[in-house]
Amino acid sequence: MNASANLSTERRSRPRRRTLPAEMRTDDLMASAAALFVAKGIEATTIDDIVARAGVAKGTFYHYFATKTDVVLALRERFSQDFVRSVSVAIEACPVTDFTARLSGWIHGAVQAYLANFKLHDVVFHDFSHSHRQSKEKDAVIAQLVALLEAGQAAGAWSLPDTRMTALILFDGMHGVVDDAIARESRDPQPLCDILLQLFSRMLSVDGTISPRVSG
Amino acid sequence: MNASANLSTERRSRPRRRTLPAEMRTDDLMASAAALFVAKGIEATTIDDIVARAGVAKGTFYHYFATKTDVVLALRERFSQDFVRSVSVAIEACPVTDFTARLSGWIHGAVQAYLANFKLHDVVFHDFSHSHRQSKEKDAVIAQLVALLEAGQAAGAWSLPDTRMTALILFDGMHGVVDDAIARESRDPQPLCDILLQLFSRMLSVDGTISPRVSG
Amino acid sequence: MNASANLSTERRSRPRRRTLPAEMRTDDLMASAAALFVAKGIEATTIDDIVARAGVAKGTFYHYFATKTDVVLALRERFSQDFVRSVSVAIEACPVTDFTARLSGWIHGAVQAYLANFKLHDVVFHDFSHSHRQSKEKDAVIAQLVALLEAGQAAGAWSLPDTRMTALILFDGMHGVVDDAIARESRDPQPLCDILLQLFSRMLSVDGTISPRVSG
Amino acid sequence: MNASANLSTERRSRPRRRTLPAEMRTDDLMASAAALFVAKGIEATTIDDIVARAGVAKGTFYHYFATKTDVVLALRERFSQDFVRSVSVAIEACPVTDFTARLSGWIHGAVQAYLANFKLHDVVFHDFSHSHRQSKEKDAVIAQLVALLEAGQAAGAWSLPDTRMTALILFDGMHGVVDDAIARESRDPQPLCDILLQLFSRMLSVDGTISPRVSG
DNA sequence: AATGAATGAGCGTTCATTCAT
DNA sequence: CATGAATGAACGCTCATTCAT
Repeated sequence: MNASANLSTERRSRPRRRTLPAEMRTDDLMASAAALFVAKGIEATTIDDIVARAGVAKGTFYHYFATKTDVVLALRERFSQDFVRSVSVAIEACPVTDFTARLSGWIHGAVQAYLANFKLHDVVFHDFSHSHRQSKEKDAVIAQLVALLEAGQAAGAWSLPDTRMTALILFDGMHGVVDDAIARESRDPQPLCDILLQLFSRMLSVDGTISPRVSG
Repeated sequence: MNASANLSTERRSRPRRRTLPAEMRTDDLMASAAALFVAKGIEATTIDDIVARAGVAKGTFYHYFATKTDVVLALRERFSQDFVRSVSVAIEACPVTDFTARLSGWIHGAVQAYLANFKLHDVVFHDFSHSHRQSKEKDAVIAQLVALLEAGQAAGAWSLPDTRMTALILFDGMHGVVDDAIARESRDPQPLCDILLQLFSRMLSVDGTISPRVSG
Repeated sequence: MNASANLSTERRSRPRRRTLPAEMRTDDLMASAAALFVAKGIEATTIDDIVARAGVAKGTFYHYFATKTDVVLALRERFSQDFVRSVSVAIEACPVTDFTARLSGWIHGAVQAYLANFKLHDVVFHDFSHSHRQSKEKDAVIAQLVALLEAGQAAGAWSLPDTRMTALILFDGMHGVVDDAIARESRDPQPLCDILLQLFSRMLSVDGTISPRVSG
Repeated sequence: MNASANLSTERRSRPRRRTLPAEMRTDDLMASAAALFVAKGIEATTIDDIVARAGVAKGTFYHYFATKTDVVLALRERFSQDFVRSVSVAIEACPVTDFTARLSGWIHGAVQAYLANFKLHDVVFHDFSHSHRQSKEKDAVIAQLVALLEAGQAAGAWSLPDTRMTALILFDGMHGVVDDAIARESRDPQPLCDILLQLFSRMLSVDGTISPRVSG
């Protein structure tokens, strides 16, 4: 990039134009982007950074993503899908009729999934744009939780004035608690999950129901 | 060195060098910035925009703020102070011994303060490369709430495994619910407050306590 | 995102995106920069000036040079290389054993090379925050001269207490004299060279040696 | 400079408007400027820096100097006057008729004066503007040296084809040698002076004259 | 598909200088 | 004399995007 072109006429460092399956290229680019976004923030990450890390030329990026924003969106969507899937697995591992267990499953699944990827979550959901409210990604997560709550309510385990609002409180409350734990650098999820389960159980229970005893 | 070709036909909007008390200038600039941040986002707002709206020269901005980031920080701090103050007033309007009332006071105060300024809050707390986790602004808000919870616990009204975590759930839960309401464009705080009070009361109460009846 | 309101009546001076060999672009940009530096000084020359003169876009400049300083450095290095090469040619044109001739060759070569490009030299070596002391460019020039002096000394033609110091006196003395001549606008190198040869010969000679007669 | 004006209505940190003799103010400002120029370079030193260091307000600077350039010029002139005066003292300390001694006096005086202030010299004569050639400051120094050379020539001690050119070689040669010594961090002036005296004596001497023996 | 040279609008920040008080 | 708030032109540099090859 300086005035130093000493390789003059002879071979230029082999541009190696290697065609790859589209999906792989996409994954490579998203992985590069994610790593850099986490490390430096979205704003501070340039397309040059991304392609350099992925080992491709600038133009290649624009073959797969129309704009920089598109990668962020793709990353965001993938994050949500992964999150929902993880949580789903955790819930389904519990007996269909034991709603305390299923709530506990949700809590464990959600806390762990979030704890595992909070850095990417942060950068992809906060650093960018100003519309964290109307996000279809969050909606998927909430919908999943609403389904759980309504099943519990239908089975008579819980009694809720508004399942959506309750779901929002659970989700954002969980977020806040885990964020705080991260900020204090205590990454052990167990105590978090225990207390969350205790408080959430009270909130969901029909009045007078005994709240579960805590393991720790 | 600049009074050269300025003798055009029309009156150039006289530079009007009007010295103002520092605090006033600061307020003007912060108000301009806030309005523009809300309207277009921080990134999209240029210093030129801000000073044009405030009716001063660019240099004047830098007389009061070292960087663009500084205005954001100042706005953020002011927002938190105002928030804490509003909520405090709402709580203190309730009998010292009636903790359900005081909780209700907190909910109403917080929901209203947030609803009144959520646009500025959004832009100033989310738009910007800002790890929402370790913010001293949020800490002030949480501390206030923790104080309320501990008073209630000391008085035997509530029983909590962890007041800080509970405070975080209350605060972030409230946030999530109000955000959702804003997204659905239903701005009436009353139903929100009612349901929040009901759910939160359950969560705080010692087991078996009767939760309050809801007004709406 | 910019092909919006461009459909005006006239042809906009078509952006003419002409890809060129890197070395050519570099040369163009350096030539533009040199001309402008000489004409207005480095400080006063803007990147916009340079690219306008070179007929490329601003970004193109930064494609080849990381900062404005980089062009200055590149120009400086190239100047020194050219200087050393010119002087080398002038010296080698003289008999290997005739050291008075070779000294004269150095003087003529140096004076002419400097006279031919002193404006660029000035601007590139003085205008800029540049400690003229520790420059590797000057070192190359001095090294060349030291080699000449040591050859002469080995051959018994000269007797010197310190070849490096002597070289510095020759080089800086030559500089001062030519600078002065330039300031007085007398550009004829011959009288300068004659007197320099006479004075320098005395300085280099073993005591008692007859100094050469001067041509002019 | 931030949004923190807590000293509100009460006393503002006493602006202490202290009138001083003009010359003193000038000296203070020049001293501040010199220190900062040496430390950070002229370009990088702002008027704000200078007045802050001098403990006065910005406007005060412009009472005493019309522009920033003016301080540089004033500093430059003062440097030259001091230089000429120092060298003059060193020369006059030697017998009027012993021209080798007087030359030695010039060398010692010049080397020491330069060594003592080279940092200020650098910054004030090199970092700025592009006309080191036509400087009346250098002329004063050269004139002094020419006077010495002509006296010596008139007395038959030296034989010179051109006293001005010789003076330039002596002065710039001395500069180059001292610069080099500074770059090598050897600050002992004695060896420098010895060799300079030896080489310069040869150059000045009528052919065949015995050059002085060196002390070290 | 892949490349990477070229584009150019745009922005934050600086700072010498002015002038009302 | 002295102050310091106010000015605003100027500039280096960035980087998402385009497109000829």
